[in-house]
Amino acid sequence: MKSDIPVTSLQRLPVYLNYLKTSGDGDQYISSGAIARALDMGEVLVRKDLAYTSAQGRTRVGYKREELIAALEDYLGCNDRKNAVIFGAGGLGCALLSYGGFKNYGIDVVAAFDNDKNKIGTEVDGKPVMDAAQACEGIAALGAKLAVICVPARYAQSVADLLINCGVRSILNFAPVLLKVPEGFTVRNIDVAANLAILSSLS
Amino acid sequence: MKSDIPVTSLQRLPVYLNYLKTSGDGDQYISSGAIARALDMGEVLVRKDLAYTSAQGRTRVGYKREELIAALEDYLGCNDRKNAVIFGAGGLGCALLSYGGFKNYGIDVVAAFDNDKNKIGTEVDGKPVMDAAQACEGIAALGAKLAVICVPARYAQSVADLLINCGVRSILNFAPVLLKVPEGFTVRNIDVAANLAILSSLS
DNA sequence: TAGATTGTTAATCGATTAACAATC
DNA sequence: TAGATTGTTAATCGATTAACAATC
Repeated sequence: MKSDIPVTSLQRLPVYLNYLKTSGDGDQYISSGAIARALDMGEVLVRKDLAYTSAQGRTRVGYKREELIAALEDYLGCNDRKNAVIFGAGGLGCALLSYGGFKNYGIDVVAAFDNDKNKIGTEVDGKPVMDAAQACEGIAALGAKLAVICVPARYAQSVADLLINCGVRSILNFAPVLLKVPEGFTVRNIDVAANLAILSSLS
Repeated sequence: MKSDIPVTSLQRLPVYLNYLKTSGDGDQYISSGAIARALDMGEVLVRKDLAYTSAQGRTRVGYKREELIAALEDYLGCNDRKNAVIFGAGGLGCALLSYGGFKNYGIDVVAAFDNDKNKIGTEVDGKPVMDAAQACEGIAALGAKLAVICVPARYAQSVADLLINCGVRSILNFAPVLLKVPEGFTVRNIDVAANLAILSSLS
C-alpha cells in the first residue's frame, strides 16, 4: 500500500501518533523541533517522516496538532476497520484478545482459534475461542486479513500455511521461528525472550 | 557489555541461535551459506555477524554446529543466570510469568508486581504476584536487573522511575510511550498494536 | 589439484544529518 | 524587518554486499 516509505520511517509514525495523542499542552500548533526534542530524535528526520503522510507544516508555526494526528491516523489506516484473529489461546493469545490498544489503529481482534477442547467454545472479553479445525470458515466469515500467531514454535509454520490458505495476508508472529510465506504475504516477528536477552546483552 | 557490535547484528544473533537449535539435520558442520539460504539473508552478513562472537569457521566445511551454538549462547549471556521481574500482572504480565521461552537465554522471570489487592498474594505458574508498594525491597531481594513493564501507558513512566530507583538496569517496555531514563540505563520498546498496524499498512 | 569455504578489505546502498533557500 | 520554521538538496554515516586472497 505504502511502498515508497522506508520501513524505518513507517515504524516511527506510531511513535509520533502516540506522543501527539498524549501530550496536548493546549497549543494548537506543534513544531518538528518540539516533537524531536520530546522523542529525542533529529528534527529533520521528524519532518521527513511526517512528509510521507499528508501532513502539511506551516512555516513559522509548525504543524496543526489536530491535522497532524489526522494525517498520521489516515496514513496508518486507523480509520479503516480491519478484523484480526489470534491463533493460539494460551496466555499470550488471551491477553491479546482482551487488549484494548488495537482499536486505536482500527483493528478489531474478533476471535481466537485453538485446538484445545477445553478452550473451544469459551469466551475471553466477549470474544469467542473457536475450533482451530474450523479456522478457515471462521476467518472467511469474519473477513480477517490479519492474524497473530501465539502458538508454540514447532506449530507456527503449519499455522502460517493454514492462515495463508484461508485468505490472511499479514501475520504477526510471536513464535521464535522464521516463517516461510509466499511472495506478497507479510510477516513481522516479535520474539519477546530474544528482546529481553538483547537488552541484557546491551547493559 | 558488547559495545562494539551494531544493534542490527545483535538482533540477528537470536535468530541464528533459534535456527541452529531447531534444524539439526545430523550434519556436524554448517556453512554460512546454508544458514543464509535458510534464513533468506546474505551469506557475508551471516559471517560478519557470527564473527562478533567467538565462533571460528573452518575453511572448506563451515562452522561446527555445536561450537557455533555454544558461541552464540555465550555471547548472548545464556549461561549467566539473570532474574527478571514483571511490573503489571494483567493479561500480558501473567502470560509472560508463565512463558517458558526466557530460560533459553538464562533469564528467570521470578515475580510480578501489581497494586491490585485481588492479585497481590496470588501465584501464576508458581511465581508470586507481589505488592507494587514493596517493589523495591522485592527487586533488591531477588537481585533483578531486568524488568518488563506491562502496565497501562499512563503509569509506565512512573513505574520506570521506580524501577531505576530500585536497581533495575534494563527495561523491556510494552506500553506505547517513550520512557525517559537516565544515561546508562537501557530500554527496549515493544508496541504490539503498532506492530499490527504497521503490518497492515504494508500490505 | 580443484573446489568450497572463511574472513577481510573495498564498494555500494540506504538512512540520517547538515546546509540552506523559501516563507510568513 | 528579523526570526522561526518548513521542505528539499547535498553531505555524511553506517550497514550491507561484492570482490578476493587465504586455506584446506
